[in-house]
Amino acid sequence: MGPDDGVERPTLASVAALAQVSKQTVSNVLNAPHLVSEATLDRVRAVIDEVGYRPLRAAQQMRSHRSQLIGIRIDPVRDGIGGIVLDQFLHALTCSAEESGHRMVLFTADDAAAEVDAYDELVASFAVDAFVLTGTYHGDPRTAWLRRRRLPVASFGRPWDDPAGRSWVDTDGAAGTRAAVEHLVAQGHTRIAFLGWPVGSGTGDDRRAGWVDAMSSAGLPVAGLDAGLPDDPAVAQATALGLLAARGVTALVCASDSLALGALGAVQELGRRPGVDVAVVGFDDSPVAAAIGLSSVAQPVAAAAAACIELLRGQLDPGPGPVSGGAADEPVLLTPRLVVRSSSDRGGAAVPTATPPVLPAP
Amino acid sequence: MGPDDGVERPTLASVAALAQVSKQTVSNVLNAPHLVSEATLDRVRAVIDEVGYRPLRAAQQMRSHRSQLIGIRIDPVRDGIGGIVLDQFLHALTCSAEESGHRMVLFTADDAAAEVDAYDELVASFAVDAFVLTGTYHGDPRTAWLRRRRLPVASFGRPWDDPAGRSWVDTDGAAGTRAAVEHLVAQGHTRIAFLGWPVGSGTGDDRRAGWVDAMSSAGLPVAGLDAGLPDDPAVAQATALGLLAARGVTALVCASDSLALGALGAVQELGRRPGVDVAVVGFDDSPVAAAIGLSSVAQPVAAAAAACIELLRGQLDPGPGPVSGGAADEPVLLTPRLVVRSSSDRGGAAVPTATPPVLPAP
DNA sequence: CAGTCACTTTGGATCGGTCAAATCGGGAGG
DNA sequence: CCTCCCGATTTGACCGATCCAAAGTGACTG
Repeated sequence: MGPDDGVERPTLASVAALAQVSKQTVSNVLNAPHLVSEATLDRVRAVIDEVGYRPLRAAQQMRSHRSQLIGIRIDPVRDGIGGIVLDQFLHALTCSAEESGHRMVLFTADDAAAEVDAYDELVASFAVDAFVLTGTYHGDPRTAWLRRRRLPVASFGRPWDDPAGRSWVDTDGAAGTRAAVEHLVAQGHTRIAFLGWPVGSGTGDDRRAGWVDAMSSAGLPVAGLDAGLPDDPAVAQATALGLLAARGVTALVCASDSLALGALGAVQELGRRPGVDVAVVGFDDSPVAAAIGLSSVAQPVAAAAAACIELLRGQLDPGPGPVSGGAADEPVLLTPRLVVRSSSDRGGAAVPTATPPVLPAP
Repeated sequence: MGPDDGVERPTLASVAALAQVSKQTVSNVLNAPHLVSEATLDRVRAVIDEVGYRPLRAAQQMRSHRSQLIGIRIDPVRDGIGGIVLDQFLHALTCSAEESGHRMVLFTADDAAAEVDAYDELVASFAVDAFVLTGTYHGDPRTAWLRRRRLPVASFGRPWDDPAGRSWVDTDGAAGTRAAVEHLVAQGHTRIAFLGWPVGSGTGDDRRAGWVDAMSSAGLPVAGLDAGLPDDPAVAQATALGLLAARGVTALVCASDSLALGALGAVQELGRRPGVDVAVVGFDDSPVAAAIGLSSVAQPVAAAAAACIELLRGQLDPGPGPVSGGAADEPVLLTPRLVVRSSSDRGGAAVPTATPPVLPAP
């Protein structure tokens, strides 16, 4: 019903003409309202609403050299189950970015070198204002390169070997595994093993440290209960089998849901009841965890995304305005939340809650 | 080492000056090389390489009204396991888009109405060139709106109730379930049930049709073997339990991996061996399927993404040039691939292949 | 009544490309 | 010999916003 097809896109000039003011005044209405009197403010705004005027980002970018776009690499290989976290993160980022008038642009790269090339390309054509990094690791060349170029960056994951980097957000993995151990101790477990990744990955070592820490706080031994594996359920199942059968283990804290899935497989293979005889806790709270009733440590993904955007805004905006919340240019370490499900709850069922069968008519 | 900081960004004009030609010629070198003589082509290109010139996207967009950006909505709620398909699709899209010099921009929307608003916003201000739609459904208002605006669109998923729409790519779900049934028949099964969604979703009905089709081709009965459920493992488990216990079912074809996961739970609850006593096949080949040895129908995600981009290019480019592959402006229906794993393989193991345990030193 | 000042509003230049039309030398055709 | 045409290149306007400087209001002062 609206007269909205075929008509020319409204421009600053057309709005100005309709409101009988100059282009600059319309621009001020949008970017510096305090410079405009109430009367004209109202009049111009009315016209803007009526014609549905929206400034053209490209034209703004021409002069301001700001695209309002934030780049993020989307990985070629997702590590299966764990990849879902990045997925949720991506969505949360998009939401947070929209709140400050930004949008996320995707790009790909096969390796770190290619990623740096992509940065170059994106920056040179002024396609993006800033970057969000994920999956930082030891020896990561990306942060250094970006800092040298003085580009606004926020990383989800600590820049492990670049302590100078201050623009990051991460989940306190140690706090997560600590919470898992404390929960298991409260359930009466004393032989609690850790199924993690090989030593050397920042994230993995962080999660392991929480387990070690909580175990010693509880006066429990860790010797021989610590495994470092690739993130593969099959390998995890074999290892868990050994731990359960030969080491008297009754509970497993895992560095990922993939590993936990394997651990659960071992529990079933041995005919023990998950949650009752043997408890398993995963990490990342992937949809699989929810589906099979696996307890898991959930990363506060939305908060992490919001914090990333906040960090970027701090670097993009010029003014040190003491306005918002407070000092926002510091690293952010978020505490994850343990989601307890049947796989580690002696009071609960070992399998998902039974629901009345819905059989088709014969 | 490189002289790459502090220096002014090269522009068309600066390149032109260095190469001793006009701006327009440099522009032609990049956008219409056939108009330029070999000699100057080489000379200008040399300068471009030397100074590392890259055109400013915003400036190009200004006159050409082309942003080289393609918008795609990223869903607020991912339906858990199934969401991974969109995730892979997104990556594949990004790759394909880059090949033709485009980039993917994300946006969010809580519902279809909000999504249409988002289109409006993106088209008006960011001048996104095109959109990719996912998750089309009956009564979907999006395609109609976009067509009214004559915006280039490609949808992954058929526009179920808009037969006029010709710009879509989809997986032949019926072919997928048909393959699953044929595989199960070859394994000697005769009581093959279908665990799907309630009638009314285009995708779900498509997958159901393949099962019905293949069953009747094989001369097998379908009466009482067809269930329509929400996409929830717990519900699926309860229903599967009934089908297995009371209807003599020995194999289940599922419309999703979530449902299949529930079905596997039922198999285990009854103490039957998955793959040997009861076969289960899922749909979408999510990472979970790979992790737990679930047979599943894999969508050709990368091909779908490439086809979407191809469709968009057809709508974006002006010329009907009979160059590439062939008629590319037709809908594309891709045949999925059945990935057989232990959950439906009587010759294989019922659990993931055993690997030598890697126990930590005591 | 002129002079200052704060507050609004305006005009024109400018960002870095692309578009459309004009220019220019050099054969082919009459 | 002149015209016509064609490929190669140049010219100048233009896209739609922002930036800067300057000009137009009143009110308030000395």
